[in-house]
Amino acid sequence: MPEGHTIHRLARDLTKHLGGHQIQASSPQGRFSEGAAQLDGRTLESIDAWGKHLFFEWSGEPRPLHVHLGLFGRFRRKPSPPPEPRGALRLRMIGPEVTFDLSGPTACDLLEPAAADKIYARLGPDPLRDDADVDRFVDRITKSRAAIGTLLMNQQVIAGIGNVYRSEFLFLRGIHPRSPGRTLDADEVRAIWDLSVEQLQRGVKLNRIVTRDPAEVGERAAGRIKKADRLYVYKRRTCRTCDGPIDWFEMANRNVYACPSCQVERS
DNA sequence: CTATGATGGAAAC
DNA sequence: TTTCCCTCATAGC
Repeated sequence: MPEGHTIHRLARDLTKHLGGHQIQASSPQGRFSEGAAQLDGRTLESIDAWGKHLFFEWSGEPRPLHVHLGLFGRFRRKPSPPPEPRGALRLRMIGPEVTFDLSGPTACDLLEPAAADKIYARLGPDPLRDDADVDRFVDRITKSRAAIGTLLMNQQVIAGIGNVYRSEFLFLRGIHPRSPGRTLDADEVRAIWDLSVEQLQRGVKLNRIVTRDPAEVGERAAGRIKKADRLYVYKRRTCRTCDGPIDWFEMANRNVYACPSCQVERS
């Protein structure tokens, strides 16, 4: 679930249902009991999303709640009052109409403002943010000897891209993941950025990753596209363009998928 | 019932 | 570069 689109969509949904309201906070599982006690009864002022990170701001509490879902983290929406907690619930936030339950996050902490600043400082431009510094992205890539497949997974280079979008973007641009960043020219890198803006916005809207050309699959509304039709290469065995076999290999700790004939490797 | 994997990343070597 | 942590749906016995 969680690449950048999921996080920004959550920020939107959480703000809509909990923003401006007094929240009952608790930690049924117990691992965030102290923090939840600090937040209980406070008003949620705003939520900021950057890459895969969420920062919740509260009235009368200078420390933001920092949440990072990691690989397993999930928010589940329930009506208020919610049913008995099931499973490991790190944090339950009960609003007037809607409750959000958080399970499995990598991070769920109240951070001193300085610690929050540190996290912001190490995040690269986020294609879903208006304040994104595109030139910084282009620079980092075109000056690097690291492979583009590794660079796209580096949150300091571009914040919010994960393993699915990485493979899909490189397929769409016809670039082999092993190509060093500096073998790409600035226009090509800008094109990757533009694609990421377009695709992540679409991901927020549909609340899922759908990279295929809408004209190709006849997209009408969210959820209308069958799972098997949403992607070009990720976890696929054959190429939709040339029908050849899709290759996969490990890069930045995860498997990347590519078509060796449609995606040119440069050196 | 147990085993496995998954759209992530930090800490340990 | 490897290890470890987070949770839970699903596959397989």
